Amino acid sequence: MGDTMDGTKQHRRRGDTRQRIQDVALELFAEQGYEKTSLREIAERLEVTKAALYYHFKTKEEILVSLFEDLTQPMEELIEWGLEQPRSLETKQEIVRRYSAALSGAAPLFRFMQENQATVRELRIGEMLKNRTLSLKDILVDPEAEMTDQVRCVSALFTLHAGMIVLQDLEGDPETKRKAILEVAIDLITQAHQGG
Amino acid sequence: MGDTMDGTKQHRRRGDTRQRIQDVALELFAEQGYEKTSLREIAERLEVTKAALYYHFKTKEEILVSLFEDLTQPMEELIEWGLEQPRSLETKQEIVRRYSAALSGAAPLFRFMQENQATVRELRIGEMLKNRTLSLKDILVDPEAEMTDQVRCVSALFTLHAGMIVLQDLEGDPETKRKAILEVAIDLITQAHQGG
Amino acid sequence: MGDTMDGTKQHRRRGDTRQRIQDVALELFAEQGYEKTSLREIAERLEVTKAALYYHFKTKEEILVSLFEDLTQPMEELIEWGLEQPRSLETKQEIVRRYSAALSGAAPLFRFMQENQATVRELRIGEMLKNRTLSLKDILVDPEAEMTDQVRCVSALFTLHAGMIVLQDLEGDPETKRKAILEVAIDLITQAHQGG
Amino acid sequence: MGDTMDGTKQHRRRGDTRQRIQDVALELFAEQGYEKTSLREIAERLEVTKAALYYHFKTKEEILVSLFEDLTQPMEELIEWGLEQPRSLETKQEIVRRYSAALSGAAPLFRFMQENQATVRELRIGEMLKNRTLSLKDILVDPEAEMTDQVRCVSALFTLHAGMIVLQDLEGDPETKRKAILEVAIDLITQAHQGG
DNA sequence: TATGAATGAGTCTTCATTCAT
DNA sequence: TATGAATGAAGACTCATTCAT
Repeated sequence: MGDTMDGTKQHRRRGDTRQRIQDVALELFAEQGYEKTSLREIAERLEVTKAALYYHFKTKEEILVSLFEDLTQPMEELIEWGLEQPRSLETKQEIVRRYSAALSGAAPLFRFMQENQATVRELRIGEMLKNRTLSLKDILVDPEAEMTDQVRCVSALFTLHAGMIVLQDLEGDPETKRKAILEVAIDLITQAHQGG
Repeated sequence: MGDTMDGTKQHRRRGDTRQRIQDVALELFAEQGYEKTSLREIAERLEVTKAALYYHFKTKEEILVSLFEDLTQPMEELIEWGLEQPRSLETKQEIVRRYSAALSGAAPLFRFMQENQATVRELRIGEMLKNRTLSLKDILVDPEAEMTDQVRCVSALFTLHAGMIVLQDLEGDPETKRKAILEVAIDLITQAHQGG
Repeated sequence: MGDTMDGTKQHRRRGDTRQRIQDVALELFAEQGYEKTSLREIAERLEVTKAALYYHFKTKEEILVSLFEDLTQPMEELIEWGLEQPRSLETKQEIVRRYSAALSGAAPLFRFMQENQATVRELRIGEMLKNRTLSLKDILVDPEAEMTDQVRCVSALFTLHAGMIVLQDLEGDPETKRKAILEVAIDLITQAHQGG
Repeated sequence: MGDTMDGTKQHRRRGDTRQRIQDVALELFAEQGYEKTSLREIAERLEVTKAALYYHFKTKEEILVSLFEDLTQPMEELIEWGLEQPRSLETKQEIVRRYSAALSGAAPLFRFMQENQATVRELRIGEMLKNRTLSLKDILVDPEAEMTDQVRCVSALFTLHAGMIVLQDLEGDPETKRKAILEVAIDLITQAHQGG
């Protein structure tokens, strides 16, 4: 019956509730998935009622959208920059380098999106993500190139993404791993550009 | 309204209900995800009541487990075979080739698992999948090798997986694409084996 | 948490649940209005869980629609009959007589609709009701007649409706009242037909 | 999202907020009904926060009460006047005439009350309205008269009320219709008085 | 004269599951 | 080999109201 709350939560931290909701939501979404994370759970962790969430966000989906918008801005800018550059090998390499950095900056969100593709596809961020991805493909992949080279470019992107998630399981120093991943990706892009 | 069933569905296909449930379930799981697919929906498509599903499977999860077991048997055998072979380049290349074929044979299931990782992780098939993946990594990845080469091997696997799903979007003949993907994967494995 | 049910409700009355839901729903809708009647309330009165209601009806609105369809069938038939008759005074008088009877047969439902017009208008039965009403007007009201006479016809209908509800408050024997109401309505129709 | 207020609403109309709340509330109540109109909606239309409404009115119901009191004052006075007059035909006719005018002056409110009877009945204005109605009946209806004539009187009142709402649908000039309605009502009263 | 932030109760609805027949 | 009927738990969301500032 209702959200009971014992009085023990002093007026601590006011004004930052919106941010705290985002933090907890991202944590839980990444951990358990979007559908399995209920607003009740988020609210409980914040020691706040569900209704409070609705004061800050219109819907559950809106929480996710806000995370996406806040955390992928660097990527958005990167893509805009990339679209204006010449399609040279240097540009592509630079894009891959910066993309790798941008990914690291929003790792939990991307992990979430990787692991919840079926869900994401049905949500508003699905469309946003798709557009970004297509732009990126436009920049990196030359539609005139041999199929093998096209595959190499896409594979480079996937290596970066996978790197953030699965390759964590490999033993070794994280920074070493990040560099190795980047190197393989740049390698693939370079091979592709040189025409096999 | 209840599980209403109008009498119009002839006694078609006696005894194959279990199979039909699996077919429809896989279709819907792949299309919408596991959580968003309800047993009601599956039952409705089959023109059967929900309770009928429970005659054939103990739980919703069991339907998924049965799909996994039925469809990934070739992979299971492939891995068993691989574990007995010497860790030579030829073996690795052969594994990649056969793995690619096995993937194609169970594409919808793997698409489902790729797109529902968060969900899969929490289910029984999560553990099964993880074990298989680790075995595969053991076969392909040499823990003594340079990090870049380790990354290349994992990247090869991811290229195959991604190939099934994302690369569909690239223009071109499917068979050409499949070969290109396989080529890139084998290339990566080969480079890795040769030590960068 | 959930709908708790103590075991004390034997397997009494099976098969008639759908009917019982309709009965209780109509009673409560008429008593308190549609919006103020919650499914929880209906379920509690029936000593059943809310989910059971959903086994028999797809939505709350569907319960109302089913009541409307079941209870206004006589009216539907009356209107169909009326549309085929000549627009004579006798026809009109007969319609009014039969309409009065049909109203009595579904009094609680009409009382409900009268008192919840704002709600009804937004629901599916709003449209149904509107259509019936327009047909009835077509039968009774001659668009060529003087405005006063048109008003008399509509007023006759309203007298019948109001009769069911408000006039209950007048003292006197119910049957006497019903006859008086009918007489006034027929009077109005007759005056209208004679051209003032 | 919270009650967000962008700064763009100039200091327009100081001090008339209370009035503006009433206006918007009446508009929405009449359009959608009382229950379906939320304070959030009213506040949003006024570009004010919900809390602001509570500065001016203690509860949602109070808004309605205030509308009732403000808009039905002429009727209140009419009834007081009527109670002091002799129960002559002339008085009754005059009452009907003035009542018709008073109704026109507060049409939206009466439309609201007509269409939300179920709701109104449970609210404070239910009682107020009932008292007024009974007084009016006392003036117009002679309890000694024949039942048919009593019905005629009540029917006259209902004709006026219905006139405001349903008869709008009839084609024709509004003023012509208003006069026709009044004529029919006065006719009914007159017939009733002359003893059927 | 208002706002920002929050609450508690309640809404309709959906789901996986059970069991007697 | 199924169905009809139901349950218990939980879901997202909305509402009127409050109160410190």
